[in-house]
Amino acid sequence: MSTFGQFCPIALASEILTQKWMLLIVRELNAGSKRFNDIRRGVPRISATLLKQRLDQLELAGALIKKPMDNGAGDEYLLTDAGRELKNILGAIGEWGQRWARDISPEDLDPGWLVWAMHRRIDTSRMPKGRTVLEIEFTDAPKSQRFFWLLCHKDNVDVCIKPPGYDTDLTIKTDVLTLAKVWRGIGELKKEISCGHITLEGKNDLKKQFPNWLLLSIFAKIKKQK
Amino acid sequence: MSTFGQFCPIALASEILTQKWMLLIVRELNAGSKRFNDIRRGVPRISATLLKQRLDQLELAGALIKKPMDNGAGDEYLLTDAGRELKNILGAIGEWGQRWARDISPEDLDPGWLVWAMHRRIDTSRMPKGRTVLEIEFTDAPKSQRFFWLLCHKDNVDVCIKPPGYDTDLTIKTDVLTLAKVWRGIGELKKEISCGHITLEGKNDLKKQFPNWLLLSIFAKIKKQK
DNA sequence: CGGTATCCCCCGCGATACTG
DNA sequence: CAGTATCGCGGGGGATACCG
Repeated sequence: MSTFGQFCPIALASEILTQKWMLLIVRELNAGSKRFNDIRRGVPRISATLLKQRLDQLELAGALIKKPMDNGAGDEYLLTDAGRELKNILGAIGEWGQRWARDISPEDLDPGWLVWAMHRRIDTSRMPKGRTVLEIEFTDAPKSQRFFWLLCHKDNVDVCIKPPGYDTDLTIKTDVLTLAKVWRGIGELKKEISCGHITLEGKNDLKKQFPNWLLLSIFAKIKKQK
Repeated sequence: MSTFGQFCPIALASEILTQKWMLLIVRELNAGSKRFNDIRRGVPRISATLLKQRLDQLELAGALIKKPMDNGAGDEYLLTDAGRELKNILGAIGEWGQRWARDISPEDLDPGWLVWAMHRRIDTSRMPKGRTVLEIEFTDAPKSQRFFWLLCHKDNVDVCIKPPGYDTDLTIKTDVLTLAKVWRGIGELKKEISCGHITLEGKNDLKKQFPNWLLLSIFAKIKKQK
């Protein structure tokens, strides 16, 4: 990337961090993704070529290390101390974005991304023992992005884009924007349920506990300004 | 700028903040610059065209407002609440850069920028009463970037690139890298003076007090890692 | 799954010149 | 001083196809 002709630490850090997609990749890594395609699910619009480039740049900058998988299938990408400390920057930017960034526009509404984000923020300890299958239907999404399933088992949550082969325990039906706003903390979950923008079908205890085990975005509690 | 197809607050903030030069402009504004050419002195390698564009984008994003000068000479650029809150991001990035960014390279060594940075970080209250004229000579810089003067009067410090017409009270003579490292907190001022990489000529009390009124970068106390 | 390799387009940006 | 106008290029990155 371009340089700025300054030895200011902000300028030097900017060389790496302000490249396109970089902060979102770092966000995924800090959220726990280690595999190439896991990162891609959190940054779906990036091309494979560019993602690889960015990961190499992060390695060169000392923020992560590649570790070959035992089975030979690609690498594992692990943050270094330097990479983990980027969390402070993500926190500051996320907080500012939550308070001051522009409103959500239709082009931002990627249903798959929303589900991927949600799958990291489910408190499985508040769910019934055993497996729980959640089905999410986005009423305003095109067929290919309309249905998703979350398979919750122990403290693990998997995302499926096809019926997982188990019966659904709870179905969540909503348009994308409503759930997006709730996720961001701009909307209110209980209100959207009671006014029918989000409908729940399934086991009664799951329905009742839903607002308790869906944890929302880590920035949701920060109030949007203006 | 490009969008990312996500409504994540980090993604939305990135649209504005990761554009080229943007963070450095915000740094200048947060450091106190209000006029077009003051900002340019802190970001000397940006073109006027692009700087104007960036300022307009910041205004559109709600981070600053333009206020026409009374005398009609251009605008004053004033940060809004949103713009001032960007300081948190600058702090996090600067801290990370100080700890983990690459080493200083020769292309980063802009003498004029260094002097501009220094002029904001001089504790005039620890200087003698009345005017104090500092002359800085960069022994390894080309003629046009070799000499600078700092005019200190009351709590005001001005940068001159020509002899200001007053006698010099203290001359600081050094190569750029040495002073850059001291500024960043990577080198140590007193050590560089005692070993002759930085030489001082002038009034004795000014020489003695020099390390006390030169405040260094706000990140200087953060130790570089690795 | 985890990447490479190529092609090609567009537009971001630098450089320069000009203006009120 | 504080910009505006114009031009031209370089390469960043999107799209697509392919591979071990």
